[in-house]
Amino acid sequence: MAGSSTNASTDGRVLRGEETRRTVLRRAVEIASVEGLDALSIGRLATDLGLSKSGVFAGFGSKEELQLATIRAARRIFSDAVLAPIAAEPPGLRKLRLLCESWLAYSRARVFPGGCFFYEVNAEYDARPGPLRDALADNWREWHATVLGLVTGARDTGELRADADPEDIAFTLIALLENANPQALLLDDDTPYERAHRAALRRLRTDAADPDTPALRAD
Amino acid sequence: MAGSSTNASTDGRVLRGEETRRTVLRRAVEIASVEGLDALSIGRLATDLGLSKSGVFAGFGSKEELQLATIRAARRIFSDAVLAPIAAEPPGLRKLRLLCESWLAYSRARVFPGGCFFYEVNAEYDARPGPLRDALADNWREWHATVLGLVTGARDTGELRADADPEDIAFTLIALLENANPQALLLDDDTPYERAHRAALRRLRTDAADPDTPALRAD
DNA sequence: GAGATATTAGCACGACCGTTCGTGCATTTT
DNA sequence: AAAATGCACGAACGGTCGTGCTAATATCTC
Repeated sequence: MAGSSTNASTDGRVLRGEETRRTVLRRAVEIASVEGLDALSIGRLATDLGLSKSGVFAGFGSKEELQLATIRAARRIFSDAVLAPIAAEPPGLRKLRLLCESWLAYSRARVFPGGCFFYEVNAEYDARPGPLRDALADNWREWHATVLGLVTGARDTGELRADADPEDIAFTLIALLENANPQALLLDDDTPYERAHRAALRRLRTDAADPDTPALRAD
Repeated sequence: MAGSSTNASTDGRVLRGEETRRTVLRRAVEIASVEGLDALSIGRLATDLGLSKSGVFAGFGSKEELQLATIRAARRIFSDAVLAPIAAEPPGLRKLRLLCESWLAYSRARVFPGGCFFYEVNAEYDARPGPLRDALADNWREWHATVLGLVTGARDTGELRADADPEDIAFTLIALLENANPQALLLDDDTPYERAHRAALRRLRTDAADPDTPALRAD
C-alpha cells in the first residue's frame, strides 16, 4: 500500500489499452449515428479497424457496455460541439439565440455523419426499457435542463416576459431544432435549418418583454 | 386470355395468402414501431405467429419487400387514425387545429406500441440511402403536403394572415407534434403532449389575421 | 373425379452474431 | 533476472440471420 507503488500514468500497457478504446469508440459513434446502437457489432468494428474481435470485446466486457460507452463518447462530442462554443457567453437572450445557432450548425456540419446522434438513438430506444434507455433519458434531462436554464437566464435579465413559461419555451425550441435534423437528412435539403432558425427567433420574439429590444431586431 | 376464366376476387387460395400477409404485417408494424425496421426478422415473425419461416418468407419474397410492405401497412394505419377523423371537416383554421389534436391523440393512444411509427423509422433510415429511405421520404412528403394544404386552406379562409409563410407554419407544427412523441416515451410522461398543443395553438394565434377571431380564443 | 395452381412446411446452406477460452507478448514490479 | 500484470490474438462455441431448394396441402378449373 505504501505510496509510490503504482505509477499508472507511465504504464504503457494501460495507455495502449485506452488508446484502443478511443479508436473503437470513435468508429462506434459514427456507426451508431447513422444506423443506431443495434447496428454496432463487435465483429464489424474489429474488421473496420483491423483488430481482432476478442480484442475489441475485451476492451468493454460486453456489447451493452460498448453501447453505453458509445453514448458517453457521443455526449462528450456533443458537448464540445454545441455547448463549449457558448460557455463564455453571459446569460441572457443572446446566449439563448447562440445556443440555437450552435445546435443547428452542429447538425448541419454533420459532426456525426448521421446527423444528431441523440435524435437517432433516442428514437431507437425511447420505447425499450433497460440500461440504454435509462442512460439516454439521463442525457436528455441534462440537455433539457441546459436549455431551460438558458431560458430562465434570459427571463432573469428581463429580456423575456416575466409571465412567459420557460418550460414551454424550452420544449418549443428543442422541438424546432431537433426536427430540422431528420427533415434535412431525409430529403437531402438544408432549408429546414433555416425554417427552424426563423421559427425559434420568432418564438423568442413573441415572448420578449419589449418588442423593440435591439437584440430582437435581427430577424 | 379469353375473359371469364379467373375470378380472382373469390379465389380462396389467394385470399388465404392475403390473410396471412395481413397477419404478418400486423405484427411487423408493432415490432418496427418499437425496435425499428432492422429488428424485423422473418424467423421471429414466424415464431411469434406460429408459422414457418419459409412460409413468411414466401409471402414477401425478400426481407426488403417485407420492410417496404410494413411501411405501406403503417401508412394505412396512420391515415385511418389521424387523417380519417377530420376528413369531413371543411378547410379552415378549425380543421388545422383538429389535425394537431388528432395527431397528438394518435401518439398518446399508442396506436403503434412504440409511439409514432414514422418518427422511429425515419430516424433509423434518414441517413441510409436506399429503397427504404426513398419510401419513407415519399411518405414524409405526403404528410408534409397534407399539413401544408391545411395551412394554406386556413389562410384562404382569411383566418391566417395573408403574409404568413405556410411552409414555416407547417414546419413548426410538425416539429411540435413529432417532438412530443419521443419526450413522452423516453421520460414516461404525458406533459409534452400538452406543451405541444399549447405551443401549436400559440403559433397559429400569432399568425391569425385577427387576434379577436372567435375560433382563436380558446387557449 | 383429374389436373393445374397457389400457399405453406421442412430442411439445409453459408454468414454473422456475442461470448469464452487458452496463448503470446510487452511492460512493470520485485 | 524473475515474477506479475494487462492487452491483443486466433479458434471455437451455440444461435440466429436471410435465402434457396423440394415436398406436401389446399383450392380452383374442367
